Amino acid sequence: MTITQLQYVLAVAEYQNFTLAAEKSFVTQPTLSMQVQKLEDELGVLIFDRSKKPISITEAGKKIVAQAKNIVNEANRIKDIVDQEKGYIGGEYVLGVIPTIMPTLLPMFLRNFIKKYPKVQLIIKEQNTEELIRNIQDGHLDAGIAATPLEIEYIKERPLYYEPFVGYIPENHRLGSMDKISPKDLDIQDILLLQDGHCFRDGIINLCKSDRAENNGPFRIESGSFETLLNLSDEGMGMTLLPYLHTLELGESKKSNLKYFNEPVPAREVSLIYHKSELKIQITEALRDVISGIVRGAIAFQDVKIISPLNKK
Amino acid sequence: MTITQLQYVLAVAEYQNFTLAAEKSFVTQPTLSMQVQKLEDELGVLIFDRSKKPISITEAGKKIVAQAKNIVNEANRIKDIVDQEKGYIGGEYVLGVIPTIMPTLLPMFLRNFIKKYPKVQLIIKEQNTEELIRNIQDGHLDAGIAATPLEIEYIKERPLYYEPFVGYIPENHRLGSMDKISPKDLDIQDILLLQDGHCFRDGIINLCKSDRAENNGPFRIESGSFETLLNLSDEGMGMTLLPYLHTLELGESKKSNLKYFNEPVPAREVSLIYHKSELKIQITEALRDVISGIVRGAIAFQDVKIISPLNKK
DNA sequence: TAAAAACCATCAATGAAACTTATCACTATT
DNA sequence: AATAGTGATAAGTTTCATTGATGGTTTTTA
Repeated sequence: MTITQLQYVLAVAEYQNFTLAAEKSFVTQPTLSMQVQKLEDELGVLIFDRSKKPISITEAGKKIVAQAKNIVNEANRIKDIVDQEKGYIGGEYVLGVIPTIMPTLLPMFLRNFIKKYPKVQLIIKEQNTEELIRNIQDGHLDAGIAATPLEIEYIKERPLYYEPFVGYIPENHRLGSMDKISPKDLDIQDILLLQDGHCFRDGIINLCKSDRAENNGPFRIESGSFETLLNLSDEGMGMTLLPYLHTLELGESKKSNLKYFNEPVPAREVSLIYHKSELKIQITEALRDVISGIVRGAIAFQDVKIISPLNKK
Repeated sequence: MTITQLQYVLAVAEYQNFTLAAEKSFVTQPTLSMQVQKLEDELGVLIFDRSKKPISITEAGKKIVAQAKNIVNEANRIKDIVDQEKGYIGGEYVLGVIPTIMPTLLPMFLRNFIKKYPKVQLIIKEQNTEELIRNIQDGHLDAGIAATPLEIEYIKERPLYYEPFVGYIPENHRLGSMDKISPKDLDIQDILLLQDGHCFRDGIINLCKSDRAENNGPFRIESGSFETLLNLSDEGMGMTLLPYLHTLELGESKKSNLKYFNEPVPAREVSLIYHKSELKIQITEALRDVISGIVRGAIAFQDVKIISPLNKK
């Protein structure tokens, strides 16, 4: 049994296809086939059932694949250990960020990070929380930035900051006359929400849930971007909620419609999440340092009392 | 990096000697040397410092060795997984047993075990608790049987049974007239103990400690076997304590000197201990089943109330 | 239903790499 | 200073991963 064989098995398990797996492993198909066979011979079990297309994984195969992931991860960690020993921080690092954080947070830290750690090639992908989790578990992402707590198996969470919710309320809205608002003022039926799959939506639903039961109002408009929501709101379709960092970029006319919450302010916890095997932990720590530093230095909301609605569905 | 290379590194780390490590790995010394060098080249660090004899492990090397142990263990586990999937229980299994349990427990379960699992080649070694722990952590033992709780890192404990202590008190002893005895009657100064290193000794010292402070009496005789202790006791040198299973094998004349404890009876917890990586867990479970079955069926002390003095020094 | 495409296994050839024997260089011991 | 012990190096051999070509199935397409 070799680590290479295990990697081939993982590739086949992932792509469900020997030819494609071979390509992704940068070898020819016979090479990969033979090595997988050899491992199967050595272990005395079939890992894949090739009798039908697409191929399937046998029961024994599933367990072997799970263990192979362990081994390959642990093996990769050796290079990390050496890098850490040498104080070297570099290499490729793939980071996933959820859409509602991406546009505001990324510009704040990216420049600083690549300046401070020029040897790290940061690759950033926008993904929703579900994709993020799956890809971290698979090892396709080195880390992710998402709203927490998630409390998912194999995933560690390190909070970066707490980002308050801010109300966006047009003048003619029933709450338009208030100076500040509270969660109990909210009615899920007249809040414009991001479409399904955005965890920011779930956070708001939970926030309202604590007061009254959710039900379907007479109409419902959902969008994928805050910009649309704001414009709909201006048209009198209801209020909406924004994460604090998004409010910083609004024009003056829109800013005047912002209504802040009374303390304790509802907020979302934003964390760096990564596989508990802590692969490339030095870079992860470096990233956390940079982001925490930026947030501490540049943002004024760190002193307010917050409440954090659980992020679960 | 290959698993073989990691195994070579582990062998060198263990024997602190390339030549010996090569022998134990069943390859020639140049083979092992070159493979270790190759890994060092690939990682870009020296794992061993060969400039002085005996060779030493570098700082980076220590971490690499620790991680290599992980990887090799996890890799070995793959075969376990397959065996388990096939329902196969077999192969070599090395069990360590502490001296005060060895002579009584072994004959009780050994015959049953090898009959029930003929494909397992059981190798049994008598070792004290400290050796047991070290060897389990190193992977030189698949499991051990010892008095617990130990609560050692990386080691799991599965209690097998609770074995009461029984007093052996010659007729002319100050406690000779009593029908049953209690821990509070004990005086550490007139109890004959096994020599240092036997955990049964530590258990008794702890038992007595709870009542009065330990100090050195006017004389002290320590032996490595209960037989010596019993004979010394007959000579009027003091009383002693035996684990229950040992009392079953005494001759009638000695049996008459046994004094049982009032309930709750002091007892030692005897457990199967093994590495938390659960290598060969099927065999470990099989062993536990057999021993538990034997103990449940054949021994009469399972109903009495017991107290378990902590086993720590 | 027949033809084409997709896909995995097999084969023979090749080149890399793991391994061996023989030997050298260095260290520690006597 | 001599000797035994120990690891590195060199050259040759064997093993084995890899490749390109090909053949047999299964699935998809026409």
